Amino acid sequence: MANFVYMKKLTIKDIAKEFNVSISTVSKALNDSYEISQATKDKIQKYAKENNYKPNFNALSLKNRSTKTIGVIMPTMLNYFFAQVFKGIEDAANKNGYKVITCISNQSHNKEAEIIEMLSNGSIDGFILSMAKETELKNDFKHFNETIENGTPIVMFDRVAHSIDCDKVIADDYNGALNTVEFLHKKGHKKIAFISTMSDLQIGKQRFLGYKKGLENVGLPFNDDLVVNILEKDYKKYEKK
Amino acid sequence: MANFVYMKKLTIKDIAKEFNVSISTVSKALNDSYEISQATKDKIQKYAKENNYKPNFNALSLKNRSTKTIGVIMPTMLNYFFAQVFKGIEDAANKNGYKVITCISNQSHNKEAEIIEMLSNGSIDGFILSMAKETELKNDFKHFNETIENGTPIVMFDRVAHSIDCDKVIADDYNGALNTVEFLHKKGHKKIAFISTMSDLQIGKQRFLGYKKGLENVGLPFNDDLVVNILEKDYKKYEKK
DNA sequence: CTGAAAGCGCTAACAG
DNA sequence: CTGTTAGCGCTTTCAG
Repeated sequence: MANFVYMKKLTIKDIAKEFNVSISTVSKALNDSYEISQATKDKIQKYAKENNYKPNFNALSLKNRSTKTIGVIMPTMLNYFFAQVFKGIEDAANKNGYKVITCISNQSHNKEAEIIEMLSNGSIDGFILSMAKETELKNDFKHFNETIENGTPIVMFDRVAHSIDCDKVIADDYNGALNTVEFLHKKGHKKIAFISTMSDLQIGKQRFLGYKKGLENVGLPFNDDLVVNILEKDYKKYEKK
Repeated sequence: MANFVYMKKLTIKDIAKEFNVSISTVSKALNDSYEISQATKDKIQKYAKENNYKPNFNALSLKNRSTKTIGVIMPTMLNYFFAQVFKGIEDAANKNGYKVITCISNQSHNKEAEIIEMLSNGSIDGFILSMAKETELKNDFKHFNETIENGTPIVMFDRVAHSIDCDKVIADDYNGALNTVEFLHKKGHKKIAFISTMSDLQIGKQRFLGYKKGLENVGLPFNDDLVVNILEKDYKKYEKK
């Protein structure tokens, strides 16, 4: 194991001592305040840069009552869709000066609630999340409501709880499936199957309905043998490790 | 858009006011100090629980000089290996009371340096990271050294910089490939190919050497036609979006 | 058993 | 142009 000595990071106070000025002068100088002379600003900024000064994140968050970080809760990451969404969130967040704290619910309602609990202490400014499978199946959204009531905003995506009053970003699962069927039919296909790993979730149901409607629209018969639903237990087996 | 009013969270001060005691009494009561009478502790703890009090994360971090959060930098998440590692880290971190701030370098040296810069302000207690491809190719590890010198520990995994003095967790790429060849040969296979998307990285080179040594060990001829290296530019094409 | 005060690092009135 | 002070939420001596 490599060794680590606790190394105190440079603070505004240290800089103040260095130049025999007050800490507020340093603070203002670093923030380029008009109140400070150019000479003072120059030397202080130079010193700060050279010595790798960085304003302490926790002090700022405490003062500003804002952490500039977003809590992201994913049902899983072992799935291309969610990994892509994550990449998108992380990227957009960074571009806007936000960090991202990410947790995986692993489809568990309990874990999801725990995560929310853990982060609802001023660690983050708000949540972006997609519900755990179990949460949707149980229809238990208490933790979401409490969080929102306690002043932490939530944005849901993909697997959303429509009954919760918050912003949501969703795909048009119904028309997506419907259009796909029509597209395949136009390409000349006659036997179009429906395979799903989430027929128990709302998004799965919507896709199935869209699939059926699509068949109907193009005049193809619905055939039960062409519908494959991977069951919950098999799915779980797959999800684990 | 849903609306959000800024809602002040319950603080120790509010509780103190509620019971006409000092904030230090509340603090001690909540921490179950022996200095406080059972009666006082009971009523304060009850009130805190009922009103969903949570100690402010930033105040604690500031006071303790420790954030209980780890910065994780991944080259990509669109890759089963890294997604799995991430899951493992996140899980272990949570179990030990740590949060995880995750950023994606997207194989870019610049982005990697930026991320480190952004998080080296007291946001995290240390890093767990796997180098960006570009970083390894450039052999430019300044940012790692600076970070460690400034007192933020780094643990590297998989794609590590051996010259950096820090803890590392790596796979035995050389023997992994070697054993695989021997295993396949034992199974009766004669034409064993080597396909790699990272022949330019150390781990890729080690695997290749192991592959060759394995062939030698079992007495199979090395055949250049059985070696496929997906080139950097093709790889990049694949990595993007 | 309870409270006052200092301090973590920083900002922002307000004085001078 | 620079400094003093209070305060963000919390813990921790030190007094009482």
